[in-house]
Amino acid sequence: MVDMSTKKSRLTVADVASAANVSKATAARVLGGYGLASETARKAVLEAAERLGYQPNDLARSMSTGRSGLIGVVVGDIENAFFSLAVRGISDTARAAGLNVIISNSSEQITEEREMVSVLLRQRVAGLIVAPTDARQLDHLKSAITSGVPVVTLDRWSPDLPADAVCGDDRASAISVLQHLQGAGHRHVAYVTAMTSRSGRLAAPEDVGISAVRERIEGFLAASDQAGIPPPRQMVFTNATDDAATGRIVDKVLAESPRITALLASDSLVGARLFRALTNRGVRLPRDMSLVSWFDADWTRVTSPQISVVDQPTYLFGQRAAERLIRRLKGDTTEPLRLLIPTPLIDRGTVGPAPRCL
Amino acid sequence: MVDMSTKKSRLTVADVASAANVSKATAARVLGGYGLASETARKAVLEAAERLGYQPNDLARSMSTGRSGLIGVVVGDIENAFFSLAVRGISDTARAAGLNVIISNSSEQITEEREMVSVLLRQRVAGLIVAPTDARQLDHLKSAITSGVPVVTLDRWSPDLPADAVCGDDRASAISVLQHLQGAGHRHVAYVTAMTSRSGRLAAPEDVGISAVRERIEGFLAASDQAGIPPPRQMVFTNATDDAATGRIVDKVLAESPRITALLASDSLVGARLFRALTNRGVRLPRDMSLVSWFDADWTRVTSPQISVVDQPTYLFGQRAAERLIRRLKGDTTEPLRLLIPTPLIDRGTVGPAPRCL
DNA sequence: ACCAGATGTGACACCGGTATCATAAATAAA
DNA sequence: TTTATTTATGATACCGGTGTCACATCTGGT
Repeated sequence: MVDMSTKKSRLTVADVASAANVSKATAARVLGGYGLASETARKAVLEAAERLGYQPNDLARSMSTGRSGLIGVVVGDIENAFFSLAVRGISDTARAAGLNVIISNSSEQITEEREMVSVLLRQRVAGLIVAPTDARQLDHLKSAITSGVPVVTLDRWSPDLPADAVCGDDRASAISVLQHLQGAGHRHVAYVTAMTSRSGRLAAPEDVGISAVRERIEGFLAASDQAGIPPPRQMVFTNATDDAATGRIVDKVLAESPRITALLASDSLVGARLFRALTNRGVRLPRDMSLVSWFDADWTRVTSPQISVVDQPTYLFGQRAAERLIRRLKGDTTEPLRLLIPTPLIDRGTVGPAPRCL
Repeated sequence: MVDMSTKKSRLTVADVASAANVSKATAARVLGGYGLASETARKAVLEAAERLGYQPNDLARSMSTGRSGLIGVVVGDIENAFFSLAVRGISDTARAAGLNVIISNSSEQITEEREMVSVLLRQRVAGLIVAPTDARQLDHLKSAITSGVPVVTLDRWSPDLPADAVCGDDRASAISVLQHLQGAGHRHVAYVTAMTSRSGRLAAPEDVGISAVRERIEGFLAASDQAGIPPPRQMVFTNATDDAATGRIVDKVLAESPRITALLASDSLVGARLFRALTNRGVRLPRDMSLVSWFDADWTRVTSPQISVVDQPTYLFGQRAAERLIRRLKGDTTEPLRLLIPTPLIDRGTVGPAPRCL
């Protein structure tokens, strides 16, 4: 906490009131836009406020009304275009409803997420929009809800949490991606994510805290099952957090047997890293390897070939999430709603026929 | 069924105090971490607070102390990686100092910027970090400063504003870019920006509100002058706000005579649009046209050839800006400082020798 | 044992608004 | 004209913390 400024006491309603020769109550009514006031009083007060340069103190207002015009947002990483676009959707919608937005990063770590939620609750935000980093640790969100602060989860979801959720249809899109790949002859597909884990590999979807990723993996298993392909084991590569680590993953992928013929990138950052690692190693897309990335980032249309993507309209995610939250703030107490937003596959140029296995 | 209608009277220090059998004042001292308290009292209060699940109200705290733990940030567009990276730098630094961050978008429009600044001041933010959209309209920032709220400008700067500034060294980097291009034989270079203007073309740097862009143009003029090249007229193309508009600009550029042989993109979004428009039209980089983009976005290393860029380390911009602001909040009243951060040219693959003019 | 200084504690005013209520003035109804 | 209603206004108690101050209690020095 830091000293706010010089002790220069800002103007208050009382100052305006005395300048306008009315009581504090009357000035407050005029300036706050509530209650009654005669035309003469109104004019006098507004004139005085204008002349003195009065600016209301929203802190004080929030204090006495009990409602704050703030909503809190906790995302994994604003730096990621996925989230910054969603945040833009949230901000635009919130602002239109007269709400301000405080944004925090969890860095996809549960301890930071807890901390940020706690800070936001202390700021008495009216509601929260959170992309929970671990679907198995939601107690902080639950207690927010029980203490009366509505929560909307973004991109992620849990049946345990009585909150609205706005998500992509991850299971369905995963299935359609895998079916599309299977149609092109791919039988061994790996999923690469920046999620961290000890071993660098994951087999069971239960081990995945981010629900969106878990659902995709479940989708793959379902699609494999349907196609009569033995469920792939340890098909998830984790820790693709930078170019170096992603390079090592690509090396492992290329050494795998039976040969992996297609890669799925969990988000556009991972997608870009994979693309760079593959092209650096002389792997040609899509001849030697197919690639599909989640999120239609800007860069996916400057490569040649252009990247095939699962298009997640996250601005819309943000809009919808803010809209749900605003409904709740207006008193809607109906059952929590899970809003599934379609995320269609846009097959540009990086899905080709599977190379023949040896 | 959850009863949402319960009046959510949150816990207060008074509640904790009575549960711990001490006075409100003592409980407040313990919980607020100020003043004196005996070990027994402290333990009783903390135990009671823990048991009841007390959470302090930062609004009330800010109200009575006069200091708020919030800083306001106004950027052109969080969606733009340039700013989202800077915002991350700001957030990380601010958080480490116990400050929270409210982020707003101005959409590079002065009316919105004014509105956002006003909203933030009403929230009684302790300080502001702003990327002012028009160096000629700064009255709202000036009045913030005179009313005691310190301001740091980000990426932009004006001699009229008594505020710290953290900027790239736009003039110098523009000169070095142009000299580099001149060394490769380029004499006719166009600058393309998403800034909007009526005519679509600009000649005079005075017409440019965004100081960073103005300084670059001044740098070009200086570099041209130095090289004995007649100062280019109307070398700035505006309104490159989307792919369609950028395509039209590229058409105009290609029709220009004498032939324009190099393009400069004002930011990475414009850069991506130019790249797409050029490759769509079959223009080969760098054989037919050279391209340099400001900001080293992720996508600049997935194209072939990779894009030559002016590297603006905006995370650092954000960090430095937050650090300056925190110093001010701690009471530093020395002269405003303008911090210039080097933005070196990274010449990857899109600068080639100028094609011979006909 | 006695007083100085340090330590602990509670009562209460304050921050800048909002909201309630009683009263005063203006208007309508009887 | 009198009473009932509406409209306008000011006094004042909040909201949930902080911070001042007076008083009480506990040291310790001589």
